[in-house]
Amino acid sequence: MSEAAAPAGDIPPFRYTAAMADEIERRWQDTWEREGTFHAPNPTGPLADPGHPRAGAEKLYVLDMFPYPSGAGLHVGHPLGYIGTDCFARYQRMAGRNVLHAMGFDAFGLPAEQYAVQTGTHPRTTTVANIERYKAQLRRLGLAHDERRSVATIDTDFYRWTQWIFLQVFNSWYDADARKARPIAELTAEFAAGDRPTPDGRAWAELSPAEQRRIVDDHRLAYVSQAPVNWCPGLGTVLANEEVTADGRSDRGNFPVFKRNLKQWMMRITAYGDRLLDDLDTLDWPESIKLQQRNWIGRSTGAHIDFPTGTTDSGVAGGARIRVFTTRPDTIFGATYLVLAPEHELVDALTPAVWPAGTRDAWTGGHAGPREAVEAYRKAAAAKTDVERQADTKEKTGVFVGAYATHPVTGGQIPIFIADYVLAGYGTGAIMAVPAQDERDWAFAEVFELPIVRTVQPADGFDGKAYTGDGPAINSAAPERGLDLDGLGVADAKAATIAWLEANGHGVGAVTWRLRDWLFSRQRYWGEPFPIVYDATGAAIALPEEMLPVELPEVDDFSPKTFDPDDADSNPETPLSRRRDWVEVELDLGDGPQRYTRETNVMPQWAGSCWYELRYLDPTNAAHFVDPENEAYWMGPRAEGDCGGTDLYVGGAEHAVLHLLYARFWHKVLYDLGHVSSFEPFRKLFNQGMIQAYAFRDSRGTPVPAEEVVEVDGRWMHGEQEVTREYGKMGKSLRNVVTPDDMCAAYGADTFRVYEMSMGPLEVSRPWETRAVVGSYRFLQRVWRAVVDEQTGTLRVTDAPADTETRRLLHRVVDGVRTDMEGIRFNTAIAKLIELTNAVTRLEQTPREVAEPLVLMLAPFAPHVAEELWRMLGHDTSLAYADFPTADPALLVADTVTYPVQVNGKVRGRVEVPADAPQEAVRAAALEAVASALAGKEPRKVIVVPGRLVSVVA
RNA sequence: GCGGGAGUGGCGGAAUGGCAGACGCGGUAGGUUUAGGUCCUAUUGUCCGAAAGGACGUGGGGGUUCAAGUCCCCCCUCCCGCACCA
Repeated sequence: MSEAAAPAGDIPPFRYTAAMADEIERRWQDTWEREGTFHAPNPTGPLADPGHPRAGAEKLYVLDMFPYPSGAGLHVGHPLGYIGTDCFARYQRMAGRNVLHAMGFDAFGLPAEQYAVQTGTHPRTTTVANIERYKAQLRRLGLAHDERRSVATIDTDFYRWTQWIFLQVFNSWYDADARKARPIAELTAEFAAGDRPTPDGRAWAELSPAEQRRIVDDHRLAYVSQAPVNWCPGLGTVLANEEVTADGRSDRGNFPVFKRNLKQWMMRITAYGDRLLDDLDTLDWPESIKLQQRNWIGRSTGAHIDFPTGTTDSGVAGGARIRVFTTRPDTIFGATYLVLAPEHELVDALTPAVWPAGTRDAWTGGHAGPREAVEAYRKAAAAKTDVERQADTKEKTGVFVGAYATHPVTGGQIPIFIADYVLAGYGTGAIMAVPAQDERDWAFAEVFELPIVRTVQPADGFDGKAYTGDGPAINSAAPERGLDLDGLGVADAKAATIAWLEANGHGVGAVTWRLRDWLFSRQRYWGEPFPIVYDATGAAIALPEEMLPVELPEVDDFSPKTFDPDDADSNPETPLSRRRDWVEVELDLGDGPQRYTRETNVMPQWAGSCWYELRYLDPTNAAHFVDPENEAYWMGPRAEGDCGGTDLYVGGAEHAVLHLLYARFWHKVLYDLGHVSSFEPFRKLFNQGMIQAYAFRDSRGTPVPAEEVVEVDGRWMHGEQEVTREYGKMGKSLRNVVTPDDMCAAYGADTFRVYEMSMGPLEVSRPWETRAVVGSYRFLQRVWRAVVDEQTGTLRVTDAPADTETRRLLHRVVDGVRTDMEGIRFNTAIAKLIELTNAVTRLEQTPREVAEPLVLMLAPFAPHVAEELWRMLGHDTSLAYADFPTADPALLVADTVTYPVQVNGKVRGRVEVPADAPQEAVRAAALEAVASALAGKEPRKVIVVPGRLVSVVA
């Protein structure tokens, strides 16, 4: 790849080479920085600039998912999205909009910390160095960012506001009636005024301060809970549900994760389940991402139904009630047994000492008594890993607990089972089984010979087992009990059943969620400290705003305590707890100096990315995290009911339920509290594709450097050795990494940018092919040559008007490129520019009326060479704010049209007619053109598609 | 299993139901050059044909239509997500 860079002796002195590109690019990057070319004016504050050419113009906020500055640096896949947003932003700026585009760094978190641990240096040292390296790499690409707005989550100026937002969350509660968060002080006031009953009904004033605090704390959106959490000894920290894969391992590092009952900080994201789900409809996001969020949130609407139980020696006086959750209350007449999760809390109480009379052998699991059977089943279920459980989904297992429940409508006795196909963590951990309308229940009923009663009439021709479709209810009448569903459709039957349950005290309509509260604390060092201290009673107390930021202290040993990855019984230990002098602190929080203990957990890596897009808007504001006027301008709703948010957000699809869900949650809290005017952070989301690469292995399976492999007669050769080819991510270990630095050295940043944008639609993943980059290089050389004489360096541009054909082509291209740019179809936009360039290349001299628009249209993709040519064309200011060319509609319609003429669907001739020729004339000319193909036959039908073609049916 | 997306030349990819393969890579031929490379020109879906031209072609099979890569039905393959969520 170095041959393109090495100037051979006979290369013309003014040819566009990699060396020249390098000189041009660095010079323009310096110019842009010196002149602050890409500074976007704010409406107010230090970044306001009323004299700016775009001050007060229609705004556009373009955002990239900001990077983790990893130690490995960038490969050619990383900047794909950044180049895409840059091309879009540059186009929109030229099209007249005030464009905000900035780049920051997500620098707290595990990877940065792990890299630091590996290299034995402080995470801040390595992270800052990595950020500098990223910045240099990105600068080399000529990205038009407003560098004044760059932030890093590790800056105290930044994380002081992350902590401030945490305090907003902590000091809020969710008012379910108002469907919004409100300040916690308003809750306390309602309790004190008696407007809101306390949990046990006593007057607020009668409660001790500790009791009052407990009640208030139970309402906070950020709270401490003692609950089963995901403990990952291999990482030495707990993890959120979103960070644990389906097979029970850590998303990062792939370590085993165990359920441990630990005290941890949680965020009450479940309070926002409805809005997080419903507001997806307002977003312009890829359907697949919306679907992933819908699935993750997992709202199920149905009912809780109570089934009374009475066992002889269960110890439950008068019998307990088993509360089940179902989405199909309409099928209650088909409920022929109950199933509890093996871990369900009532199982022990329900299980008698001996099998009741008439217990079938199949139900006992071969055990002499129900207690042995239950214990054996639980043991077997607990021993199974999640993976094994999933593998066993076909064969249903379970055991009868030896007790019966009373059907709330029919009064019949139905057996109670435990089975691992019912999950303890979902709904109530208990179901009513309706085999006729549920495939899982049907499968279980087959194994255990349980009755199956159809209560929905299957559609005609249905020959399956369980029927889950819609249809009229059957076998569903108990007039003596006041419930008759027969004939009702599913929806009506559900409503009728819920009404009956509620009226008769047997249940209540209910909604359950798959979404759990967000586990927010991590036992790591490299994160934002909590602005929380504990008093002598152990109560968590928010530090006042003026004590922010709580700076991350230095520690001798920043590495987390990690454990044997399989040691489920290990206990987390926070690195910050080692700094006792930091942990123990004397503060005056209003009632005199007192001793407090600091929270030693840190926030998860997601905290900073939950709101960084807001800080770009007003990065220097010391009084607010963002000035409301600036937020309203850049992100506010455009119309009544509009969600607001960034106008374009580009990033990978892998954050579907992590960052994108958490950020929406925080944004909604800030919205409820009146700090922002938009109720969604990202209006339009675009997932860029992944650039992958081929890797090659020799006969021993060892990867060989991909750049040294050549194709010979369809075989892949590394020297004399044949190697095998595979396709996947770029990585050091596969020896197939290509970096932007390589490409900039060999061809220049502009060529690299054009290549990445032209290789396919931005959203599509594609293989990297270094040898194809030369095509973009040649393209830029042809543009250069169209403007500059390679031998003399003088202009080849003429002021004489272009010929009509060239002028029409220009305007067609202008029109097409504008449409493509608006639609983020850069590959086809570049193809059109190449066509135009190839057309002018053939001309003796390039008309200025073509050269100038060509250079302007090229500018979003190849900004440096475009600026250089623009200057050579006689302009003394940057083209960043030049008007993007506009097509003359009159030149888009041709004088004449050439119609292909089809006979029976095949093109048999062509006819050129005036564009305004009447259809009759087109028809006549067409028939004449294909007269020989018709061989004198009279056409049965002639279809003239204006401007398109003529179709003759013979 | 369920849901989503996608199958077009040797490769990446273009095509409001209207001439399939824009544009680029690669290949072939020629020009420039001492040579190679660069650069330029032409050509490049497959098959038949000397050519003119013709036939066939968008994963497979049916259908709608004057006309289907595009719309409808069935099937196959690949990728992604979820995975007993009641």
